[in-house]
Amino acid sequence: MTAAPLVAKVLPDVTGIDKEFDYLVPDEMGPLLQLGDIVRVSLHGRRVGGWVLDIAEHDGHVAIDRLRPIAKITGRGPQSDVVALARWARRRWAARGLRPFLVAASPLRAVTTVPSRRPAEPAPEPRDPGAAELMAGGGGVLVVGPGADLVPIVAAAMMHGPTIVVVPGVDQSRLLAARLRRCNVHVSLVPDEWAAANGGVQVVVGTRTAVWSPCPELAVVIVADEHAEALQEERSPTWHARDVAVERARQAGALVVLVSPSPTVTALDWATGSVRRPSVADSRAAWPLVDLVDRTRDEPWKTSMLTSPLIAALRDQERTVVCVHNAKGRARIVACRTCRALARCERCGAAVHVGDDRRFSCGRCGLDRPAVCQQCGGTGFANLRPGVARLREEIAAAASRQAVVVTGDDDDPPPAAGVYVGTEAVLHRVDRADVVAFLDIDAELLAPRYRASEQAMALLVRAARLVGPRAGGGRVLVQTYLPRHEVLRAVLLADPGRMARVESSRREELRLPPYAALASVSGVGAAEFAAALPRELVTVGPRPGAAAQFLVRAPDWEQLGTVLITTARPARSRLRIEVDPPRA
DNA sequence: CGGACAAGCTGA
DNA sequence: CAGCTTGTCCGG
Repeated sequence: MTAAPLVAKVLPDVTGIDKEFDYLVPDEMGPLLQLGDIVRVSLHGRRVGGWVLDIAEHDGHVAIDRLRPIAKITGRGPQSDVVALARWARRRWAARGLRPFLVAASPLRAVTTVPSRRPAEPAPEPRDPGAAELMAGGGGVLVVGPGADLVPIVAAAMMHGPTIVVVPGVDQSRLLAARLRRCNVHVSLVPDEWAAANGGVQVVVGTRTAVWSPCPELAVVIVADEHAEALQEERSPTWHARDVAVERARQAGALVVLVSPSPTVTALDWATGSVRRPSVADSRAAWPLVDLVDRTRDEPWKTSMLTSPLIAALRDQERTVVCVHNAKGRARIVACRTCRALARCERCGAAVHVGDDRRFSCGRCGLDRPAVCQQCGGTGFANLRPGVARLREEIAAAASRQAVVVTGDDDDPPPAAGVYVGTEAVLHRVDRADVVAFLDIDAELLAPRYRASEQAMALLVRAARLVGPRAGGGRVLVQTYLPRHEVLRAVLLADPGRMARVESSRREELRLPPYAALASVSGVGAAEFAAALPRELVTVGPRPGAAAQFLVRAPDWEQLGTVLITTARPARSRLRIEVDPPRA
């Protein structure tokens, strides 16, 4: 008797198609084809790639003579555990298909041979005792100093079995992989070494996509710098590696360790008591000294961004100073010197910026025009909110030395200098400094985003890393009109928990994540879509200041995901749905 | 997504 | 009513 022919369910790797199609598995392919494999099939007359999500005997769902054969096995793809995780993530972030998650879970190039597993090497010493204790208790949040070393934490995790380590940056992942390799650990740096990870290694290291990496017998997932924004995908679906890690570990029966000098409210809420913190003394020693410059004591007529403590730091020629100010170009807001009118965009009404070329450009609609007043034709303007290009001149003069501008637009690493002036990108592009000065931290603390406090804290953590602990002379200078703000109190006292407590009760009171589920809906048809959402479950409103963006809130992620996926999209709409919106 | 096909619009 | 655009449906 002959066995029924094998049929594979294939999800095409084509945007806009969220449907699995049946294909015949040719007899000779049968023994080679694996679940999750990346294949090529013909769909509607064209050759497309796709993932094999199921292999079963033909069940007559589609008549056998209508089935086309799989054309080719391209190589290995995500295993069933990760495919199950992708199905969960589709609901969690209200995505229309599995595709974006399966792309993250797939190798960059075809993998046809998978290296076999080698015998495990012993975990290197030392092993972080705090991490070990946390894992013995089932995992949780590990609060560390800003400059803490990950290697002993990974070493403690390896004792439990294969470990995935997610870090926010590519450079960090390379460095960590190299350091572990020097300790003889079998490491796979993904996505480049996806094949080795698929075969089985002791530690998989990578950026946020590493949370989707294969890892046979996964025992621990470590998310390093859990507070970092880079752990969240910026395009929709806006999945977050922390949340994927927690769910993956739950499904796999593995442990999670979320590591950060200042864990998010979301992480602390998840850990519910399973949080390990350093002693007060250790925390103080690990953080730099913080100079709070209270600008409410400034002379009221003072308009310069440079306070005397900052000027004193700049004048110390021995010290490298990094000045942070989140405004590019020469000016973000200017007013006509003749008629005092604010310079605005004639097309959309937003305040215009002045770039290095001294022309006006609109940050909202992109319109570019010469610097001439719309009201009176005047050409002289007062700079009400300077950008880094203008500040560089003022700072170089005050410091009596060269200063270089560093923004995220530059491709090359900045030249060596004694003074750097930049947007927050400077914190990622300079790797050591004696002083980091925030010229206007209030712009971050008061930013109209619900995560503003955590995002400001992330900048301060980054600064703390650049200058090192207080014993080495590290200093962070912060100019503010809000000297009692909980974020600033927290860094001043080297006690990030102070920020978390205030932030947590504020979020609970305002029903913001993690105490509710939030999404933003924008794009063509957003208003019609928002109007169609059930009123009793979801509170909807246009976000102030951001036309055509609607905020959607539900009691939890299940309900939010369900309502966003099941509500019909208006015809011809092009919606952008961001669950846990990073910019709202 | 991209091709097929059907329903609506325009010009003679 | 051919020839074209625009919208909807479907693919194994």
